[in-house]
Amino acid sequence: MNASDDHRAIGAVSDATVARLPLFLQYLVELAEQGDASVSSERLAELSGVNPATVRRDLAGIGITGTRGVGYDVKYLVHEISVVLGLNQEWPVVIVGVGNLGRALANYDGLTSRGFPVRALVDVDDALLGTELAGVVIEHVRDLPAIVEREAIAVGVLATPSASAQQAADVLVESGVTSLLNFTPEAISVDADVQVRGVDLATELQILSFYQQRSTAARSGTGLPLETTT
Amino acid sequence: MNASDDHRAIGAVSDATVARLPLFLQYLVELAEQGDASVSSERLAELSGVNPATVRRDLAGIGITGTRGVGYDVKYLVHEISVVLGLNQEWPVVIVGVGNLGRALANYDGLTSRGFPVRALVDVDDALLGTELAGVVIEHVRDLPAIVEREAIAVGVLATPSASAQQAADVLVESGVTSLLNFTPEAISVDADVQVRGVDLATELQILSFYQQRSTAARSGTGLPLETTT
DNA sequence: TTCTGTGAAATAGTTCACAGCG
DNA sequence: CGCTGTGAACTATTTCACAGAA
Repeated sequence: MNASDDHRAIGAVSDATVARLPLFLQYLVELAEQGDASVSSERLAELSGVNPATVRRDLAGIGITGTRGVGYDVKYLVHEISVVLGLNQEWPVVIVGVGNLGRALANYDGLTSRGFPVRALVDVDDALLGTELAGVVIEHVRDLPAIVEREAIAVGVLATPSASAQQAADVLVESGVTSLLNFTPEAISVDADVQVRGVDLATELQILSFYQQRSTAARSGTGLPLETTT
Repeated sequence: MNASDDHRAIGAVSDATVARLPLFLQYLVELAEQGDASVSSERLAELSGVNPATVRRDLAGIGITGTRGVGYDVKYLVHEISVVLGLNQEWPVVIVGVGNLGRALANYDGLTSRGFPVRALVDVDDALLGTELAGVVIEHVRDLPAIVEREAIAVGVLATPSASAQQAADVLVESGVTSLLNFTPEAISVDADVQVRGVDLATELQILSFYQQRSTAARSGTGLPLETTT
């Protein structure tokens, strides 16, 4: 194992690699659970649907080294990737907006079990205040600064109506939260030092429909509607 | 590439472009609503956070042409991008699994309003059958083939427990659905002609935590050897 | 003039292919 | 042997920079 887990040259890791690490981690955890001690780049590549050389490059890129003729140590991989992704610590979460989506997220234990415990729920609806959901009492958005400090919140999840998303983001950022996960279709703008990722259902579906349309058209040999007769 | 690539206007659109089109569309709709008749690549680039040349290349790539000295016609852009993405038609959706997440999705009107009407809800829990949710009666998974045909379902949304995801996907594909949106953390495998996209909360959060950790380390100057990649 | 459309350069990412370690 | 680690080739994508249309 590496001598200095917390002082790694992570600045050089490419976006493409970072996007694949959670995928690798998922399979590695499965492999670890079923007792596999080591794994080859080929096996991990097969599971993840990428090229073996890509696996080896990714791992080399985050400073992980395997054993020639054998492969990589599964437990070591799990540990090192976790460290690189920052999963050796907890990132307490606040969910802003306790509508349908907020409730679904609060009840989803994949969050807490993976190191993102939902420590607070806030909403603007007075009727909800004091209600308990998934073991957490719903509080008012206006108390966010105190809540963020009290719970050491690291991540804000935006599950508000779109119209309130930017406002909610502003309050979160002012309260000191520097990572946001935005579930609204609204793009939000924040300072450069705040990390934002959006999960937009409509975007996903639109991309899906593009590829679906294309493969359907290809299969049926139909001419494609790009004749801009309009 | 090579000769067999043939005459396929849409087939030539790059993945990177496809991923940006929904983003452009979102801002273009806003611009249209506030009455802007035309937009420059620079303005659209600024809104979307990309390089103006990228905007122009993307648009040229899907056959859209602007007017030199002026810009692009907003309404025309909205229309053409919609056509390319396949949004000039509806894509009826079935949600498989009516737990917390399934309910949240069923109640989310961003789906229906953007051309992805939720036409069916299925589950394996007999207690739910016949219950109405968001105007749709919950049916049993076993009836999927008939449901898919009856409602001309184009997209299946997987909102089941992870353990059932693959099985649900299989049933959907057998029933004739060729686009899947997977909300479970489970990777699912299907035939090559089926489009799958996954929305995994844990993956998003892990990527977020990587970048958060990195920027925090950079700011506090903890001796992290951030390489200058230029 | 302003802003598109696009060669050409720069950069990023992937994959091949093989030397060499265990 | 088998499998990693990586130079080098290849492919994809971004960005510059500028000619030329409106």
